[in-house]
Amino acid sequence: MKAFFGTFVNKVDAKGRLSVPAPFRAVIQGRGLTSVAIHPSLFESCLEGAGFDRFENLESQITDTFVPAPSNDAAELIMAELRELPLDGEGRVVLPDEFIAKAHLKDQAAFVGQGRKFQIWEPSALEALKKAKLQRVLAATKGDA
Amino acid sequence: MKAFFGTFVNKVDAKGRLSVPAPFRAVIQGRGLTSVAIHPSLFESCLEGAGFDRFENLESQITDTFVPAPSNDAAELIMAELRELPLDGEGRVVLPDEFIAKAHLKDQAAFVGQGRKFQIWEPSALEALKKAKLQRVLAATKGDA
DNA sequence: TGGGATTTTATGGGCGTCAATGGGATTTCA
DNA sequence: TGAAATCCCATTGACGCCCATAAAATCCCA
Repeated sequence: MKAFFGTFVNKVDAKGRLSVPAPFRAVIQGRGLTSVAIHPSLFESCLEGAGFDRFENLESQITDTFVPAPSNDAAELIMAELRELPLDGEGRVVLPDEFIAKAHLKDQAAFVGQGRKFQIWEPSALEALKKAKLQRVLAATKGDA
Repeated sequence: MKAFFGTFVNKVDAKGRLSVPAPFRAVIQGRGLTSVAIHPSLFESCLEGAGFDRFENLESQITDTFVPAPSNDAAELIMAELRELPLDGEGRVVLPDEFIAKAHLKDQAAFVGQGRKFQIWEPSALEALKKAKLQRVLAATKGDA
């Protein structure tokens, strides 16, 4: 299964349109899909996306009951905010305003491949996150030595 | 399995193109691949590369969850910066600008074989590293004698 | 074994194609 | 009928693909 990897920064235009990087489109279209499924991250100021197939099992994770079940919380929150965004003829998606707000996007957006999924970040926020992650990795490595 | 070994210095041209040394190409093509997978090192000012097959299990190292996990940090950082660079008809790759910047490359790049993978260094930085390594070896040897 | 011929490598440059982007026209829905 | 969403086309800049050259390594045969 081809994966999402690499980082690509594209522009968000006045209409809220954003080109999905060609390598990511190749993954999506390689599965016969013509849209991407995107939702705001529950924990970070970014969006998360993949082919819609990634979220199909989410439905099955929700216990179908008439009594509220706390174990369903995360899946239910994601389902509630999940959107299927069609790719236009040029490979772009239109980001809903709420998504732009949640990820604090301005005129640029960075697609970050993470294997089965990808994230969309405001570029400067992504830089800060990467610095923090690298610090954690370096600290953990030093601990081993 | 054939390994990467030896050091080869080639030019980075105005287009950011860089010839992959023929012996390294032989390793790659011996596995039926037509591209190299490269990412900046997390620990040093250099790039690391291999056939893409070396990175295929990286995806499975990332726990697929909607909750961030620090244990995924290293794999996520590499996945985010990993690029698959196709070899052109003459056995060259085009280095992205970020890669050139991260490794401080100017007009030359040194391929250094490391067995399963190889590194790409700015030649003078490589010299400094080799000196330092040799010093450590000598110091350790003196301690033994 | 020497030396010329051939092949392989590394490198430079030109050109066509495609990706990314912007703007306008058309449709859709309230 | 107005606002928003969708579609279509134009531009431009990057990238892939092709060929040309030169140097180095290899081969081959007398």
